This record gives sequence, structure tokens and C-alpha cells, in this order.
Amino acid sequence: MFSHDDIWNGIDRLASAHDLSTSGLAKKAGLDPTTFNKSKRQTPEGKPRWPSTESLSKILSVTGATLTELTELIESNGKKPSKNVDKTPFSITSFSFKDIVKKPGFDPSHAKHSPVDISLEHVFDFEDFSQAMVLCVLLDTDEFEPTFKKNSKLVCRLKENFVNSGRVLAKTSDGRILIGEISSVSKETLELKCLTGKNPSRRIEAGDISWIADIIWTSQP
Amino acid sequence: MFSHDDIWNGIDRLASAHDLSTSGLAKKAGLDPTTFNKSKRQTPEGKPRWPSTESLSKILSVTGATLTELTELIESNGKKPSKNVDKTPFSITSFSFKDIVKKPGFDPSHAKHSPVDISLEHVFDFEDFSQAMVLCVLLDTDEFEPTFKKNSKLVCRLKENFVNSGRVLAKTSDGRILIGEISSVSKETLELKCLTGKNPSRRIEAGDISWIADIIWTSQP
DNA sequence: AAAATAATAGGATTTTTTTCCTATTTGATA
DNA sequence: TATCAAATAGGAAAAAAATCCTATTATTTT
Repeated sequence: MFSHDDIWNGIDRLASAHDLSTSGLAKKAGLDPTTFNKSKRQTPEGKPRWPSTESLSKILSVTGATLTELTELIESNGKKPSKNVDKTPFSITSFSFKDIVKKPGFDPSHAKHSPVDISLEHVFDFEDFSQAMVLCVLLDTDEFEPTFKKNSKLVCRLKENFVNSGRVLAKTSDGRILIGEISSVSKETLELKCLTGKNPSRRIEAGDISWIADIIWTSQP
Repeated sequence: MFSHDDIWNGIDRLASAHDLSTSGLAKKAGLDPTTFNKSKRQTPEGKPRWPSTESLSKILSVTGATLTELTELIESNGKKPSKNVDKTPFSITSFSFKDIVKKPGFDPSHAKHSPVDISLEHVFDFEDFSQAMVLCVLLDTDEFEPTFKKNSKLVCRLKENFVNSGRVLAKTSDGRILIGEISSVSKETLELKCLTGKNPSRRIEAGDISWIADIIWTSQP
């Protein structure tokens, strides 16, 4: 998943990042200074020529750079600088279950962002989470045992449509918070099965749902 | 900053992570199947031989892996799985449940590290996971429903002691893989409750446990 | 157990990369 | 401007990697 241009660009930028010309880098690595010449990057007939991994290994030893660093240069070829800074793990907003049950108007999209209590501790899907709206609920009740034990954390991803997808967290327009498993969906209604089996299934009008979120990760307390 | 051994090990593990032999990978990439032979990794006189970047580029295109993924394999050569998390918080070793049940000697501490299948998909806790030994099990069975649905991912953290801690994944010395909830512990024995309630609890001698891991996160498939 | 398939080793050949060499260009400096 | 050092181009030779080939060994499949 890297091109001929990517790798030569990576070598050029590795040199320049260490205040060297490309030929200076080659020389310093004990290679022939012409090894990385532009004229050695394709044959006289125009066929691409590729450096060997031994050369890469040598220029890394001599610059002290890691393969990861060179890889970043290679993979960011042609991309804007800001694109490579995505590495920092990020935070996620956490709420207590009892708290959100108490507030009839609770909406995670507009909730105050208070990520501190979970940001360092957990695990989440990176690609999806950067796009999607994700929240974490600390389940401070035992009413969903044994499926979800008290003090579990539920990582939930909001969704727009009511596809049959498994366990969800939802809020109805009259302010109730529901946790259950979708057992069937039709155009206007959705049937939510009780997780514990203690209560009967609920049938809910689609229009009565303020928001709904898949429970995508569950922690054990 | 990578050695001759590192890069060849990385190629071997990239192949294995994609369920290919090393020669199978070469063939699939349109290279000669003997390109990566052990016998082509040094000259008859014992001098090391290195693959070319063109070969690397080809095996990455054909596996769909990124250079970053290959770099993780190269740089983690000789390291224990959990140790790589400090550089790349988004990778973790993943195993299929059925696979580990089949292998009586399975031990995550010595397992081949092949994070590729999950590396881009998930993010794990950085601080804990870099210290502890963590593995991910894809639960390709429905026998633990409804608690753990089929195709859930269980993120498990190995532990040394048998404290009463909830749901665990364990292996006994006779090679069985168990999933259950610890209901009581004494000095020499441990009682493991069946998650579904379908089977009776098991009493296990502490000495019969090869390893045990807390199930700390569960995904919904 | 036999047959078929895949993996591997090792040698000879081909192709490619690196080195070695010289000539030219560029950039800094006295 | 003249001078010097570094960078670069391009060709020929050397070294190294990939391919092609055959033979042997494992692993599946029948």
C-alpha cells in the first residue's frame, strides 16, 4: 500500500528532517552517495527502480529514526500536514444511568461534554467514533442484571434508523430511558425485548423515540 | 532501526495474519514463490540478504495491509503482544474462540502475535493495556447467549490471582477453555458459575488452571 | 494408504540495485 | 569573479535480489 513515489518521497523527507541532502544521507549511512540520485530512481527506459530494505535499514540506523517514523513520512506523501496528527487517543463523554433517567429532556447531542472520568480508562472504536456520536453510560443500577452487571459501562453509538440490530439504549419522547434488545421492527413501530426476561416486550411507536443508540461495547466492572 | 531478522519476521507474520504461508503470500503478490524462502535470506556464504521495497509494496497491495501494519509487525519482533501497545494503542491480538478451544496448549503469552485483523478497528485503553497482557477473543459460537451474543468480541486481561471478580475466560491444565462467572473462591478451589444457567456450576482446583483472564470489555456484534 | 497439493531447499540464470567512476551543475564563500 | 565543496547525472562494473528450474519434504485430500 505504498507507491514508488511514496517511498522516494519518504527518503527525501527523512534526509531533510535530519538536515541532510538525500545524497548526504546516503553517504552518512555508508552507502554510495549516488544511491538515491534522481537518476537512479528509474531505468533509462523509464521503469521504476526501488531501493532495497538494506538501504532503508542503514539510513534509519544512522539517523536514529524508527521505521514507524519513516512510515509516517511515506504514508503521508501528498497529504496535508494536519492529516497526520490523528494519533492521540481521544475522550468520550460519560453519564450516569440514574442521572439521565432523572432528566426527561436529556439529549446526548446537546449534553455538556464532560469526558474526564472516562478518557484515560477506556477503549473505543476509533474510526467510527471520530465520525459518530458516541456516549458512555455508567450503569449505576442492578435492574439489567445478569446481562449488564451493576457498574458496567455501556459505550453507545447513536443511530438514525431503527434497524434490527441488537441491544440498544433509547429515550422516548415522554422522557423515559429504555435499555433492551430490538426483536422486530416495522415501518412505524419497534419491539423492544426486555433483557432480563422479567418484563414483557414493549412496543414503541417510531415517532415516540427521541433518540436511539446501539450498545457497542460493555465493560465488566 | 530494524534488523535483517525483524524484516523477515515481519513478512512471515504478515503472511500468517492473512492465513497464508510465506510462499503463498509471495505467489499471491505475483512474485516468485521462492522469493521469501528461508534459503534466500542469506547467501551460501552466510551473508544476509534483504528483500526489496518493491516486494514489500507488492505484498501490501495484495493483502490490503498498510505499511503501518507491516511496520508494527517488524518493530514488535521478539516482543510480547501487550508490549506493542505503547507505540500503537490501536492494536491488540485477536483470536477466534473456536480456534483456541481446538488447541489444547494455547497460551496467549506465547501465541503468535497477529494483530492485523483488529488493529484498525479498535482502540484500547492505553495505560492499562501497555502493562497488562490483554487479548481479544472473537466469540464465534452461540453457546454463551444471551449473555454474550455470537460474534461478540471479548477483551480479556490476564491475571495472576483468582480473586472473586466476575466473568472470566480461563484454560484448565487439561486444555479446556472455560467462560463463566466466579461465584466463590477459596484457597484451593474456585467455583465457576455457568453464564447461561443451563449447566451447573463447576468447581475447579486452583492448580488445574493454566491461565485466567478477566473479561473487561464486550462488544455487541 | 495413495495421490494430489503446497511448501521448501538449492543451484543456475536473469534482472535489478548498488557501487565506482567521471563530468557537469549548483551554491556558498573569499 | 574565482574557487571550492557538495549535489547531481549518467555510464560501466560489481553485487545482490528475483526468477526459473528441479528435487525433496510436508500437508491435505481422496
